[in-house]
Amino acid sequence: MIAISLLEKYGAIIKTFKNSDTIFEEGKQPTHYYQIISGEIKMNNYNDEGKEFIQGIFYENQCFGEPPLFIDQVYPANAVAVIDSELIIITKNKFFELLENNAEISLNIIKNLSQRLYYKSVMAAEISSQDPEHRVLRLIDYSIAQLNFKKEAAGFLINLTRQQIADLTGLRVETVIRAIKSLEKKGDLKIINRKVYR
Amino acid sequence: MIAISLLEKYGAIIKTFKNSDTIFEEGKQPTHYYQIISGEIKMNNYNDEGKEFIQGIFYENQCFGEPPLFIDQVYPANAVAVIDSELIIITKNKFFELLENNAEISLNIIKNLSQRLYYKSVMAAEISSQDPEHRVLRLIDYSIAQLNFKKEAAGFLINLTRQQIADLTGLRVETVIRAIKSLEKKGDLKIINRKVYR
DNA sequence: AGGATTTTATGATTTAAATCATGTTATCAA
DNA sequence: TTGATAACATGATTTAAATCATAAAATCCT
Repeated sequence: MIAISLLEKYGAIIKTFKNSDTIFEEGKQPTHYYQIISGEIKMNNYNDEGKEFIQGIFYENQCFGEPPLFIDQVYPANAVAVIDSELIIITKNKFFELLENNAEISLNIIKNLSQRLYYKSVMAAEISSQDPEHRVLRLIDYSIAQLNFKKEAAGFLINLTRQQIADLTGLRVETVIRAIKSLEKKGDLKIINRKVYR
Repeated sequence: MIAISLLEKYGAIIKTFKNSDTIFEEGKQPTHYYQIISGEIKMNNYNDEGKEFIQGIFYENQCFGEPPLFIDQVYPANAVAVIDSELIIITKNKFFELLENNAEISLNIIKNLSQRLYYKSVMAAEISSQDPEHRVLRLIDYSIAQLNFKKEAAGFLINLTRQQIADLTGLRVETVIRAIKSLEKKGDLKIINRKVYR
């Protein structure tokens, strides 16, 4: 999202995280700007019963966790590495300095926040008021549009486990499995040795 | 959000909408920036069965509907006046011109989008994975923190109908009524001639 | 002022998804 | 290579919220 060379001018450092390492925790004060060089990061919450909800999954060149930085609030969710990942990070102060000196970056940030707000709006309506099959299909379609899924002969390979789809849509994994089966029967997607294609 | 005098410099005009008038519709291309001078605007969706979901309710001095403007997408929801309202609007082109010439506005927009993204994140986790009472209480608390609810002797007056709370949380109105009753019994809020206080 | 509509309210019934149980297959780590 | 763990799978049962029905109170409208 922000050029690595520019970040480095402002003292950015590169940090590596192993699979399932925590980058920051819900309720903590934000101190840095984070951008992914390589890997995969999820933001999540756990409810009172320990059920996970995934706010979003982020991939290379994407940033995450900035909103609380701008509005001086604590993190609304945790950030956890899904696979081994390399992040470039700079301190809050340096980040704001960078912004002030590079006016054109602001528009990028606005666009990025707008994109994420758009996703949340669409998914909020879906999650709250549609049947499971519809929710799963909409998440899949949205993920294809936004994320870097590979197009193969059978269609786009949906690079999400059923558990992840469950946690992204607020459903239970058994419900997702049954919904995906049913969607396959209807011809809305394909299952080839357990992998989902659309 | 943006000073009215500044908007007027860029050719803003004032438009009035009556209760339940539509400002724009889901799926349509955005053409203007909208800011509320007075009144109350909701953004909503309807699912396949006609059930309403309210994305958010906006009050005076707030803007709404900008994200699609920035990312060149169609509106993800409708905007409808909840009461008679007065809006100040400028065209997309003039709006971007204003932004270019007034760099300090960008940070305001970033903060505003961040705030809304924060709300969506919190509510997404709530809606997807908590019991109705928790969802209702969290919406009420969030609304107190964000909106201009009046503090009275009995507490903050929650200026939302039970139907609106249902549409904001994805619940049914009967469920909200029962949840509010139950929350009152537990002492989490007060009901004084049908009005809810917290 | 009076009729229509919206909001709040409550009880009975249905239903879809969660939960529980259990097993197979695939993937990961030592 | 194997033992452990994660992912996928399926059937049976439970349960909480939706749905249905009905009505009183408040508010809106002309």
